Amino acid sequence: MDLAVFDINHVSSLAPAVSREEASPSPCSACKIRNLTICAPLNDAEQAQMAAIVSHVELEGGGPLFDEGEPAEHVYNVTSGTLKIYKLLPDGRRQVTGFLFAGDFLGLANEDDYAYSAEAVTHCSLCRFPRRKLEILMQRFPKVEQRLLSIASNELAAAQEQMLLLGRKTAREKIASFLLLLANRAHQRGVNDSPVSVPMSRTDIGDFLGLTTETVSRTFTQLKQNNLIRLMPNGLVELSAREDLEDIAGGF
Amino acid sequence: MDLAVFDINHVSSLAPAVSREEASPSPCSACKIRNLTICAPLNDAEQAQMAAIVSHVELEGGGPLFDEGEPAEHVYNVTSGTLKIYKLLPDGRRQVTGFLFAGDFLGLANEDDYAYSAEAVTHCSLCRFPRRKLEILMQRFPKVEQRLLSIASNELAAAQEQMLLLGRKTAREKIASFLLLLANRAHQRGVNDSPVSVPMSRTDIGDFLGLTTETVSRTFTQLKQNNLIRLMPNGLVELSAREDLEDIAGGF
DNA sequence: CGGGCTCCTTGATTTAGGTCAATGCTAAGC
DNA sequence: GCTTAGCATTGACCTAAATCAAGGAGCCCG
Repeated sequence: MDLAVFDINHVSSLAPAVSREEASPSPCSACKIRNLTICAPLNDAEQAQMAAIVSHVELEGGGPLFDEGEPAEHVYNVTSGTLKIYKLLPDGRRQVTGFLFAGDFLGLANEDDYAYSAEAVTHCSLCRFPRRKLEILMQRFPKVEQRLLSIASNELAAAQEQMLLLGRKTAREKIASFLLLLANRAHQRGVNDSPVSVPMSRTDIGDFLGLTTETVSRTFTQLKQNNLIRLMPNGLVELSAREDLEDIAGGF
Repeated sequence: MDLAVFDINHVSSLAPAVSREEASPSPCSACKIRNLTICAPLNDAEQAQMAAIVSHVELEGGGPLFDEGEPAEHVYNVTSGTLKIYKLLPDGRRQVTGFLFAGDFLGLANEDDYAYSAEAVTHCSLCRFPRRKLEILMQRFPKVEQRLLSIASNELAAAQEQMLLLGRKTAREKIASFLLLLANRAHQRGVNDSPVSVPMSRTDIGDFLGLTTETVSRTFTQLKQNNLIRLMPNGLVELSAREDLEDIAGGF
């Protein structure tokens, strides 16, 4: 299991994330996932003002975006790829508190510092907003603030669902819930959900579900043997019996 | 363990929560915990407009406030007492996702229905706002919306901390974290935190921490025998060695 | 094309916490 | 003051998942 100090080394040993200011003819107007982001409620003119403060970030798989405890100077919208956010205990035990996909927002922090670390799972692109500037824009566009509140409410509900999973579900129930979660999220953003793409490692899944790698692997095997799922190459998983999985997951 | 169906019976077998519209000279101006609530950022005139839509609710210990899945027509501010919010699995397994104290806000729901049930632990008083009317007021007072976003951000950070606890901490670490959490919350609202008041049952604590009643009880006994805490009458617990508890809790 | 990665799977064994079962303790009601 | 009813505690035992330990499968790189 990684220690916090290794993560810090990891950060410093990698090149900084690529970043450049956007050119003037806003590429946001061509943004395919705009309706999923915080920009959704804005008209073209308003959107141009957002574009003026945005910059673009690319991360390779495994690349760190920020670490828990760092000053929270930016917020982000994921435009493509998968990220994980996680917290560490002093001895290195890890809890992944979420996976993020295209359209997802991250960096919300009431305090001055990030409450969690964020790292790319696959190659990722993100829109980056300086927090200060976004706050000023939000005063001009209350719609964005409303949107953010709505996003936060959704995340809060998701967090409570995850607490139920972590505190009260068995390994089998956790894995079934996880696969359905991925499928639902894929469906939401109009991506193929059968087979569903599972880009993260067994270790990441375990750290998300409060299990070990071994238990995740065994449980996948068990579901496969029950003909509930089919494990395919490239991290694709076919949910062969979604109804049954939903029963196992316990209403999720 | 209670079944969902019993909870429903429970609701219908009890008298409805007491409720009355406030008299005109707003009692809010005398509200001792106003600086903790969503009313905090308002001046007297603005506050009077809030008072116009508020009503007051009292619950006895054990009394239900609302159930998961009910239409979310109101939001609440706790003015005194302790509540718990929880989610249930179809077979009755329960996860308490939070305890609420004076100043805390509840009822935030992006969807139309509550995502969790809420029930009084001790005798409680709450301010109740019709969601629709509050939304209209929020458009007039963006400060309230900002306050709500700030509250939601805090809750999100707390939820992630709780996921870390549920997914990765041992029973001993969970109990230590829980006691420190209660002490910190008590301190925040200016209440005695040594000894700290622990008004909820062992079962509620277990359902919050992902443990059984027996394990909670055994772990309390163990901490007591290590002279880290002292169990006193009336649900009071003295944290005799806070530093050591903090070490055990793992940075919380 | 072979060696060294990393990640995944599988097996054997251990253990923390769950389950089952009494027994105590306090408070309320009669 | 006795009885009942809910907690809380404690003990004995069990089990789901963790830990420890090999292998296997794909992949990059020399």
